[in-house]
Amino acid sequence: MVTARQVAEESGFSISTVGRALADDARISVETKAQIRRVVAKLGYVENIPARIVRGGSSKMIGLMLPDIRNDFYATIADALSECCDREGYQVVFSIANDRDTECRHLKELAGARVAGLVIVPTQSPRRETLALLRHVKHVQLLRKLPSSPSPWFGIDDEECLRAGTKHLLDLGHRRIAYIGGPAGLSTAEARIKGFRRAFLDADANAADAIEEFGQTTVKFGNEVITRLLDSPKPPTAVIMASIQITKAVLDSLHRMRVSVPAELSVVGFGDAPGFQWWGPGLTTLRMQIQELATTCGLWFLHHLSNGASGELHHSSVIPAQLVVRGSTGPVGSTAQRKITSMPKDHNRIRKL
Amino acid sequence: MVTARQVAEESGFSISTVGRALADDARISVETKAQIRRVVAKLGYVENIPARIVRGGSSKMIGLMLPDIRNDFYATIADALSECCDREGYQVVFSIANDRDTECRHLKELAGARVAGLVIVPTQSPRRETLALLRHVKHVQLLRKLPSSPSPWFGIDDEECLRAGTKHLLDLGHRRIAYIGGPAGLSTAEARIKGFRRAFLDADANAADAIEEFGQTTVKFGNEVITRLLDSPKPPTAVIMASIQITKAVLDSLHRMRVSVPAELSVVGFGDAPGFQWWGPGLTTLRMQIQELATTCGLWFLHHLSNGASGELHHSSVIPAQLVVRGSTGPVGSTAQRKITSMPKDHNRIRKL
DNA sequence: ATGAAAGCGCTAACAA
DNA sequence: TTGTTAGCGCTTTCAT
Repeated sequence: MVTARQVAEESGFSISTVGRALADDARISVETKAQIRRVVAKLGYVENIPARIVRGGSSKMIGLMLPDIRNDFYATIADALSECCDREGYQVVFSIANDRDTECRHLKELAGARVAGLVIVPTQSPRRETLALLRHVKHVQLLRKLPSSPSPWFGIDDEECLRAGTKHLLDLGHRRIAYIGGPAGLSTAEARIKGFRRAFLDADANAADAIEEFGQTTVKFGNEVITRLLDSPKPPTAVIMASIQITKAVLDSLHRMRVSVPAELSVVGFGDAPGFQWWGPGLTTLRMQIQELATTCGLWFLHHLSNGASGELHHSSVIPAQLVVRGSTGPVGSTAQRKITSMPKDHNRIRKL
Repeated sequence: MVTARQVAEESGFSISTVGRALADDARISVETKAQIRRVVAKLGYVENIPARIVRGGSSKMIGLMLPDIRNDFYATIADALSECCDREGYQVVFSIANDRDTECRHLKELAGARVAGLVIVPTQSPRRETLALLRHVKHVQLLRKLPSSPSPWFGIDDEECLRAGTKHLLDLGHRRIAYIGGPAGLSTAEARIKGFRRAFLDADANAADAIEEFGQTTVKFGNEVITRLLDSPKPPTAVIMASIQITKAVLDSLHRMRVSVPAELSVVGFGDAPGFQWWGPGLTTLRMQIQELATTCGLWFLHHLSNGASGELHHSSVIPAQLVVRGSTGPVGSTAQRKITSMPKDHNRIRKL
């Protein structure tokens, strides 16, 4: 590749003059700049960013660590964050890591590459080394929050979200309600199950009627658990999910098993991925403004990186959610009527939580 | 951040000994290595990759340029490629660029960062500068193919794909078939429309019955065009899409307009995004093995990068597609019967093209 | 088995 | 307005 030295030789100026011209330094005459720029174009010179970083310059690279890019949630985050970064002149280096070892390995690479900052959705219990590295890299946490780490955090109101969704079902008269969510132990899962239980308390409903299922956020687990629940002696009359992936898996299973919704089972989904509105009678679901979350996070973080504004390390920000009521939820035990009214609705009723 | 020099001072060895120990050089005694590694852990030393690159080392970073990460197609690619890279010890730097200016800007950054290689889905007509830069960066093209560039290409059999989908509709007796696809000019769009037309030729059908619509792969365009078509004096009896985004938009519109499928209209979709199987009577669609494509591409490319295997610059590879027949397509003009048989099917019939 | 020193491409302090 | 020079952190001869 062409170096500044070659540009200097070709143009007859010194290396530093070339450097300054490229940095648009005020001390270089307009004419010289033009001349150098011509040579640059001719030779196809491309700046060497690593060399600049070695000298102490900042890298303009933001690491983004996500558990799964095919999940609509995270794809939206990647998209919004990438847009932010682009506007501020940053690049996104991204890493898909769904287990602590991959996470650790990738983080080491990102730190080694001297990224300017890091946006991370941490795994359930990161390795010691990961935690140690994080203390040397400027970062924010997204969605999930490590109890051990005091770094800034941006997330959604998981507890309130599940509480409101569960309340919706309780209000319709359901009691045997099943919660199906990701692995217990994740900060998000903790908050969500808390919201689920809170709704039962608030409604003076018997907590013994509640069913709680935790597992991997995979299609396999979703299929397995919904089949088991429906086959049990006392199947739930309603189900609420606490993960996008699980929601997809459950919708798929219910569709294949031809379960009549909401006649046999009322369903509340998590997230509002494309297609949820046309599933069966339309899926009642918890919609998160994940794009706003990511944008808020990106703007705040990049601003802090650029302006070196330190100060408030304990920043945290929560985005509210909405309950989108479609056809998949109805009053308990009204089979006949439901079968008629469970047609796709033209306009979704949207409620702010 | 801690440097090798600091590790050297702390451990009492020289910088070069530290460097060699970290590289696991055979000449360093086991004991010295252990000692140095202890200091490394204690101080939290992290290798400085930019410094290594400046010295001429390779970067282990692969650039990935995609038009849209929220599109299931591209998310799948990002996922598969990221997995490949991870296994081979590479990182993915990614760029979302849907217009030639963003594309050019990002490519300049990636080249500046001295990425080891680049996987790119190029925009419709990249800028001169982009093309020039590409000649200095090792890369492969994915899906779309620039006529001007002789670089390796990995894609799907677009022509055959659309031909088979259209044939399916022609076989069912449809003649007024509408093709709705992305912007003409893209290599993929060219191939797809060619396949559409070929099917008409092969079936001795009157090409004048065919309707062709090109536009942006946006929800807006999809909504607009399907509404216009159905409102026209002679609406099509079937429609086939040539883009995932447009498929989603059209499905959404048809669902909202309560169009009876396949009684009023037969529908063939493009791609097989989550939710397509439970749309209406189940969507008949063209399924591409995009994951295999990306993996094939990744393995080939990384192998060539690592082993410096040059030779065949003109490599190109094509992945076939499948027609997944579900409930959204049926014989033309059989309204009454269709209304009964258009229930979700339990098992999809899958045909190899 | 280990150390000293050169140099990668760049920027910035110091000269002129 | 432009040139000279030092040095960022690392690897790699060459020397010991």
